[in-house]
Amino acid sequence: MRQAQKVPTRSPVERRLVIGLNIALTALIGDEPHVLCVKRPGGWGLPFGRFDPDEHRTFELALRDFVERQTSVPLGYVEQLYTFGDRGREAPRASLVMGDEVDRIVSIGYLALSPEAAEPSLESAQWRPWYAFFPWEDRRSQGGPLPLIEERLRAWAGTDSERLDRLAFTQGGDDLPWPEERALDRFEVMYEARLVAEAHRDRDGVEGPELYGEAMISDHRRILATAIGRLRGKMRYRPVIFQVMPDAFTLSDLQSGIEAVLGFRIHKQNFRRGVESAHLVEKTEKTVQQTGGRPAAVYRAGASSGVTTALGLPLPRFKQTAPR
Amino acid sequence: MRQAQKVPTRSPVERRLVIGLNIALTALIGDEPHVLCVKRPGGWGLPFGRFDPDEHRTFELALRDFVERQTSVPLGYVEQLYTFGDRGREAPRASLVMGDEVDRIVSIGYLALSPEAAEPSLESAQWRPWYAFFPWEDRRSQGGPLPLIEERLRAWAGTDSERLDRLAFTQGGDDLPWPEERALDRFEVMYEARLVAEAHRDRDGVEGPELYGEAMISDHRRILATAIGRLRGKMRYRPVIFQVMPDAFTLSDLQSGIEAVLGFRIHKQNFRRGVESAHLVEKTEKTVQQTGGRPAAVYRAGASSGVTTALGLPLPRFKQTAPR
DNA sequence: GTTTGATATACTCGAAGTGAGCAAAAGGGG
DNA sequence: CCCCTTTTGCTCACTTCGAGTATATCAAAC
Repeated sequence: MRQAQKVPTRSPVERRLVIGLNIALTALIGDEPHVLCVKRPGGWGLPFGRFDPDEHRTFELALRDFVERQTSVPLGYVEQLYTFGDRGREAPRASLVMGDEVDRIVSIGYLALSPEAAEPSLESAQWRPWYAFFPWEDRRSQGGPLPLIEERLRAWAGTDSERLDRLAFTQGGDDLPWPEERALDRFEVMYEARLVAEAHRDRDGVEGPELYGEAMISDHRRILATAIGRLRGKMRYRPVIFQVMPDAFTLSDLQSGIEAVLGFRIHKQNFRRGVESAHLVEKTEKTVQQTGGRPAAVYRAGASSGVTTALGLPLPRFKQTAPR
Repeated sequence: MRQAQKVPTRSPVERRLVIGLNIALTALIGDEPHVLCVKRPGGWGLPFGRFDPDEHRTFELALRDFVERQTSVPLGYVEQLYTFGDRGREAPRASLVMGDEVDRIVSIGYLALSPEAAEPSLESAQWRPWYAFFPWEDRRSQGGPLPLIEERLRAWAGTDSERLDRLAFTQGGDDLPWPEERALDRFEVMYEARLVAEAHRDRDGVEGPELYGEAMISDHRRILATAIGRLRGKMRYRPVIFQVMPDAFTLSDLQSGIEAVLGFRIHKQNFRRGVESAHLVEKTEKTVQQTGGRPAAVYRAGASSGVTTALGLPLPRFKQTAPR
């Protein structure tokens, strides 16, 4: 009944809703995660398609359809991220340029993974490294560019306790670890601290003193940040890393792939111990030697059950046999 | 440029896109989590509103607007869950009933939390317990109804390794813990095993031998499952539990609130240790005694930084000082 | 007023997981 | 055969976590 009484009071000019599907298609090239980008008038953007309800039964089918048709890059693993629909922030430029009667665009972001960076058929499409857009997310070479940014963020926060909380949440520090999966939250903070070009583009034209990372059109950088964070987070409880790894790999390959996604280096021996105990890979008889050292055993992703846990506040897990 | 060439090939009859906002508003009543439901022709459903791009700048504003107007229950914490848009599964009945020229409905699900279960102004709105819809998610009283369901699920899986993997992922078992946050995945499994009424409603009218939990209209039960899982998961790394707790509470209150959400009981002494070390609450001077025993100290949520971690595969965390 | 019942609170102990490093193995190149 | 490099195996201290024992503090019963 509720629905019925909610007859929309439309404006005189019909303004249609348009659903856009945006995809952050990720693949590893060497030791660098890349995302498929498309050159647009305003700069780099993610592959984008309009969802046509008459043509497509599901979002995912629509997505696969138009990405494969446009770039001839096949999609493997696909996962929905978030739906962005705010006006005033998402693409205010476009709205203004096209006048007030423009369609309202709602964009649904997706993450997709591919084990290989297939050559796109469109020349405007191109693989670009993640960290060109998010230099602060790559901390593999020690501290990285963080010290400078951290200083600016501290200045932004001042003594505002809410802002300081957000910094602790997004940046870690003290005895808190670096929460690598909170890439979106970090981007939001960068946005509000006006350290990324989008913040100035969306509000006023005044450029800030120093801006970090390449901008993308509309809110595509937020979508990419969401994708990065989701992938990082998911790696901890699902073997998604194998969706971007080739069939055969050494443990060092696997490790550097994971490091590339996580954005920091990890302890080699402990990593191996973890991989062994997780039973997610199988050793083959082959060995290769890509470096100057001892040849490495070649592994492949194995069929197996998944290992799981996840904690934070010291909350226990249900262990079938309840405690007393 | 890409966008321009994608001029939609519309069907002769204009079929509009409609964005519906669905909300799973949760509050604790006693030791039971409840969700605000609305009685509809087809059964219980979640509060639902149509997003009007002319009227609302953001989804969240629209949501707050129509929920507060319709039920006069104020929204506190709000979080987007997922966008459902598949045809054929979501609401095939409605489509059939209304013919082929019906609008295409895309629904965005939201989770909202309230510290109190305010009386709704509409008489068709009502607070209903979570676990009426998901009896298998409540394992506080020992094993609960699981044994029966598990048997059916094993029968459904048979020897199909993919299905067995899904069971391990959703149900735990062996030495794997019960992954309480995967409520949606569990519901999907129940759906495919045809153990919930929606599965039969959506495909054919034949009712199964035994169905579990109350059905909801459309895909609302999936949205609620998503909400439950999200809240459970989020509790581990964010202090969201205080969004459903009153201002003042004892540690026992807090524990039973958490248990109610998690769906299982936890060790009391360890829980306190964890709460202490997390520094998320402050003890007041007051004490109360609601039971027959020793009076309990009254606490309140305190301002503080958040504790964080999260693991799965044995991956380490970035600790500022990189290992070698 | 002492006992009993009940719950809140404090502390202990062992198991398992994790971080960090030492050291041997297995190649290639002088 | 020695040196350099990377892979692989293993140890050890430390922290966290699960589970239990013990004590404190009240109300109500006797």
